[in-house]
Amino acid sequence: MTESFARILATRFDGLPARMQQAARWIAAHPRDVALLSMREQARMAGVQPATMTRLAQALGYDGFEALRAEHAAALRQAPSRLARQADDRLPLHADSAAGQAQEMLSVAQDQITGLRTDEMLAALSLAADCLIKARRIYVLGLRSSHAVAWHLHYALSLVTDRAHLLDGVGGTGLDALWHAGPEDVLFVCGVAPYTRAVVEATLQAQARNIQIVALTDSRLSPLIAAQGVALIVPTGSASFLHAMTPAFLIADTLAALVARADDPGTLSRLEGLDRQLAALNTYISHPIEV
Amino acid sequence: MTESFARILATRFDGLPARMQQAARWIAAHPRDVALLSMREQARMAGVQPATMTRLAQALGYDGFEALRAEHAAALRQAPSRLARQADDRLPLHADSAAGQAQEMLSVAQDQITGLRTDEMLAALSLAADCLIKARRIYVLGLRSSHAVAWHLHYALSLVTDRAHLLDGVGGTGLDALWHAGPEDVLFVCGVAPYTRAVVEATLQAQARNIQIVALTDSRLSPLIAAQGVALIVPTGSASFLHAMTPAFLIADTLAALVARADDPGTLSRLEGLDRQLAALNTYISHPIEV
DNA sequence: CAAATCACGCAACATATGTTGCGCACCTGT
DNA sequence: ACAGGTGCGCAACATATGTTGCGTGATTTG
Repeated sequence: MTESFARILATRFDGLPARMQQAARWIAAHPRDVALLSMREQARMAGVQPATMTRLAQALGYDGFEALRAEHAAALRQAPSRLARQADDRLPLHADSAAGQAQEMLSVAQDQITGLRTDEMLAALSLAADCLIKARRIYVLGLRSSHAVAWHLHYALSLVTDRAHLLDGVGGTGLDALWHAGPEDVLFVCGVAPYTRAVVEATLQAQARNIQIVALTDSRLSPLIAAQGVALIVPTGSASFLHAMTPAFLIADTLAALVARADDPGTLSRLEGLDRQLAALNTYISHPIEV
Repeated sequence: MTESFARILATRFDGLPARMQQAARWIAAHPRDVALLSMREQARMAGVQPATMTRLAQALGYDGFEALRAEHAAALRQAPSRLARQADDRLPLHADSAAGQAQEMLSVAQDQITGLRTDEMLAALSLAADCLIKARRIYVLGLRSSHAVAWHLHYALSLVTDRAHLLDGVGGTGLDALWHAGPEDVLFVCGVAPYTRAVVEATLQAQARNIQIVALTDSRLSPLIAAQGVALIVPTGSASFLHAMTPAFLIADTLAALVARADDPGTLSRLEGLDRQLAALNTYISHPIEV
């Protein structure tokens, strides 16, 4: 998105009609494609009529869509001049201010994420993905801090397969579903110190019944790791009062992608279609809600 | 000029007829414009007939000029990211292997996390934290991909305060709790494109009733952002089939920490004690569970 | 030196592009 | 309740695009 276009859009966006906002949002999200795709194609991807694109450009003061494209093309031409300012330019902030602590946390997270990209992790991820791909059913378990991670993995998996089952504790049941699991099934368990007792017990139980275990946890010595299971080890150190779960979250996300990619491509393209359909259905709000 | 195009051209250039060499020379000199200008225009600048361009592309093994342009467009699309990638110690893996995709995802996440540490983000975080700290009640909303983020924030907040309420849809209720909210309360909403309709509607509703809004979303143009609310913008681009939620997760985590740190230190130390106690109770499993 | 081949300008073609006019549906204000 | 206005889907428009067939002149080949 061109600097000037971004400014124009920011000031006028709220006053724009709904469909134009929809179109503008797409452009803002795909600035490169403005110059590289035909207008009609962009309109199709944004879920908008071709005419709307022209009208949007005009509403923003451009002569037409071609003028908008020209601007984006010019920006694209000199793109590589924007060099990576990678040299760590940590801002000089004190750790006792709010912004300081925030910066500290973001910085720590950055280091942790960087540290994830090891051969060992990649190998473990491949192994874990294989395990989930071949499983008859995938049980996903994680409570407390780890619940968000487990939930996310289950959600992602459930978009591409119906073999995933989340073992949450709603209503006091949840773990009971594990009773139907067997050696063809996999238990994905996420947990960090202090390990929740229920999770540890369920994992040991599953292990005893020869259910395969994929553990996402914080230490090689974690009680969740099974002898012949797969272990994904992530750091959890944090400047906060809680353990950092972002690395675990990222690994779960990556794992889901690996599993999805093994499904026949049909599934993925169908999903993409659904996504676009959802976008078209959900994004557009034609009028303010009455209250 | 694409890597592959350069190679092809190098081997075949000498055997090409004069006019085609002329055309090829121009392309080699203006690789960017291949995707940004029309073929006829390029022909004009190269001093060549339009037909020659098509024939050149075909002589080099392409289907037509469109194929050549597509290749250059693809190169242009990822140009800046490729630059950033060079300063990087990426292991030599193919993107079509599992480990390759995993590496790609981790690498993208790393870049995204790095990009979060801006002055703007830090300021917004401080603002958002202030908002949540002063609120009478904090309603937390996020569905689908964003649910894990919302859940995590609510969980973290609920460890330090009882003012947080999660608006999940279990049992079909959930959003109803918003009816008790007023201007002293804050709605924290997380959502990325395609925005879930229910979330957008609830947010607009809350906005109309002067409830303060803190939005964690993927674009400055997101429908979740309120005029006088706080906006936390995170990237969601991903090599996967799902949007990357790791940046959002990290920001939510950081926000929780900022809110927690504002509470009296007593709360935090008490919490630490509880944590240690839980750890002692839960970690150690003296004997395998009977099954 | 004739025949075959090739380069390439020209012009026509089908296509798809960006744009605009029309009309219906819906809101807004009097 | 009615007039005026607006959003926007639809369809047609003129245009410009990438491509291909044809013909002429040059170059090579036997």
